[in-house]
Amino acid sequence: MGKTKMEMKRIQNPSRRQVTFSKRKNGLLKKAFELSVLCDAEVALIIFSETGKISEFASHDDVATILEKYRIYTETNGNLGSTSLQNIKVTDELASYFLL
Amino acid sequence: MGKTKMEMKRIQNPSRRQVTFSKRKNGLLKKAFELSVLCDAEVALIIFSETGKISEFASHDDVATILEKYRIYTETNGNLGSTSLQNIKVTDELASYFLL
DNA sequence: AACTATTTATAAGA
DNA sequence: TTCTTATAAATAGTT
Repeated sequence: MGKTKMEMKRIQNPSRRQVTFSKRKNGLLKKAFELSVLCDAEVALIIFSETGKISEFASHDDVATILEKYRIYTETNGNLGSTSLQNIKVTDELASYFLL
Repeated sequence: MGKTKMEMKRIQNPSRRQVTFSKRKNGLLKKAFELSVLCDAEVALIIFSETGKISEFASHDDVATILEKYRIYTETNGNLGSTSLQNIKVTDELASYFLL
């Protein structure tokens, strides 16, 4: 979204990259919040900037609690009949899914 | 975004809620992916649906690795000079920030 | 699952 | 960096 369509690759110019990071980070946090409210979903989001700063969002509990829940779910993967894990892998697989 | 502006509260109709969840979950995952690519940021996103299904996204490593990194960062909060923690709390605080 | 009218996010630029 | 503007993208309601 913006005045031009951007290539989906690392922004080379550092100051442009920083500006985009700041804008999109806020947008992502906002959308995580909205999903949790509208759909009553539990969402945890952690973002590390290039400089090592962490931004986080957690819907219901705090991040640590959700992470613990995540750990339990994944450790018992397959053992809880009603629980399935939809694991979306990154890079190649996701890229081919999203970039078209 | 859509034909009408939606109230930012839980969608009451279950089938509408499910449809919105599916659409927005995909949108959120896509944006998490884009942020990680464009800005070279490390991102972890975990979404629990109402029915207990997990969707996850992790940019560089797998989710577990990022969560471990998160744990280390938070445990040493303040000890690493260059690292600061921007903790965005949920509900009231975040709502007042985002809803206007 | 597709369509499309609208809203929202955001890339550039000031 | 904050504000504005033009445009791309996401998505709510509909089919």
